[in-house]
Amino acid sequence: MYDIYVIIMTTSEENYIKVIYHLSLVSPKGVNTNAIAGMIDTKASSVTDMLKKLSEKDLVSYQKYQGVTLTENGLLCAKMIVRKHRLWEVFLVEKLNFSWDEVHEIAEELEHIRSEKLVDKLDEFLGFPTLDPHGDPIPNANGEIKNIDKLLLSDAIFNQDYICVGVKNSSVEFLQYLDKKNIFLGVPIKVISSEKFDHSFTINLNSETLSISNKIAENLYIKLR
Amino acid sequence: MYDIYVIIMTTSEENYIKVIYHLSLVSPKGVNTNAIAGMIDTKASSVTDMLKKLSEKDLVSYQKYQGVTLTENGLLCAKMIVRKHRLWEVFLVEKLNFSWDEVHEIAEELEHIRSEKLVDKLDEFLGFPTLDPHGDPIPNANGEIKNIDKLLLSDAIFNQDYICVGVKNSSVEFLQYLDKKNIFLGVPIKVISSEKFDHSFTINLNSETLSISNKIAENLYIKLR
DNA sequence: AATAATTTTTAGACAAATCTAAAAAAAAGT
DNA sequence: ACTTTTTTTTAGATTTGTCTAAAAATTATT
Repeated sequence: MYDIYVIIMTTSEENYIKVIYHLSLVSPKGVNTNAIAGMIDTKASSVTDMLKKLSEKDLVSYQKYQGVTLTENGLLCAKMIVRKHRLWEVFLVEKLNFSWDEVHEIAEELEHIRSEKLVDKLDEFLGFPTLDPHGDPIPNANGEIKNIDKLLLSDAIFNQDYICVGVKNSSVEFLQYLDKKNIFLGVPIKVISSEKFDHSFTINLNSETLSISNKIAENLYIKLR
Repeated sequence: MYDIYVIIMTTSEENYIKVIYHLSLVSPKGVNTNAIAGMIDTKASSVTDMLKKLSEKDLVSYQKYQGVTLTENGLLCAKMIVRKHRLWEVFLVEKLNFSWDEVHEIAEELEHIRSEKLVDKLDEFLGFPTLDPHGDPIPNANGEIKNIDKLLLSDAIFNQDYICVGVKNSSVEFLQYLDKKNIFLGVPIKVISSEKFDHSFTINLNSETLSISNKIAENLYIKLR
């Protein structure tokens, strides 16, 4: 029932597949070698080497100089890695009481643990969560993802009632900034106004008024309440 | 507070240190190259190479042809790996409902996850267990191990009241045999007799009579009730 | 104690994943 | 359309952990 048709991948291969997946959400027509190198902290030449290898394993379709896309196999692998990453993040926050800025790094390691049965049992143990601690959707065992309607705070309509539902950037620095400002998932937000000069915003957070920079606004997801 | 003085080790180095630890419990005066090779499923020449590397990192003391022992550093590292392995096994059995024959292989991967904070939080989440699902002791955060008084069933005194407290061998085959015969940790055992010819034993298990081979008896730990 | 057998080490090679530096292709600018 | 710049690929080297085969050291046997 388990672990029969699993393609054996190295940790390094999995990291490439995962990064290509995330980048192809933004550039679905093909991901650049340099973009991958930037995300993995490696050189473009190393990326080229790995793309050839992944292509031979039918995980990506790759033509020299033309960028890369995931194959059906590659896409499923990517989703399984993302699934594991996000389920472990839920575990770390919900069960072990880690804060949301501490879990990404640990999940980067846990996502490579191979047992499919482990993932599914973890999923069950956590009550089949659909969102991770940063508001990102968790693929189910078939790789299906339930996307919720969300928009960036920078695209909000003034004086509408929203709630915060996610972060686009999960860096420790950003998450700790949000903690400091008392911004967390589920908090009610209303955008009052924006500055023409620097595109900063004045918002109501739980009825308290707060000023946030454009960069913050472009990394916070909200949805209508 | 965390992860400051941690020696960075590769997964491969950790596996060697762990194996040397387990072997030195049996041969404390020095572990043979071949014995290590046998446990890791590698060649003696590879072991020699790794021993030099571990020696340079002051994790083992190694002199050509003389076998190897763990240094103080190496011993602590080994205990931390064993601690992680056994805590994850408890997690898998207690929280995710794995059976005791399924957890070793998965824990072999989980034991290499690097965060010290994760281990300590996991320990707390599990209620600071002292024994793993096979009855083996779990080192605490300082590496201290509480050994319980136990003996092999093959060394039992006839007609004494014992309970089963552990297994010497954690292979899937052995554990599944025990399941089949309804032998589990905590079950009451009384040894009735043994055969001169093959050193097999007749035992009372929860008042049912059962015959077990010498090999089984030499891999089951019991203690006085 | 000398020889045989076993164990361990050395020497040299290889695969995976990376790097640097140079070449080739594509994209951008004039 | 032709340069220039940027991106990508190739070629060759490096590191880690492994291997095989041969040499050296140790242990066992007669």
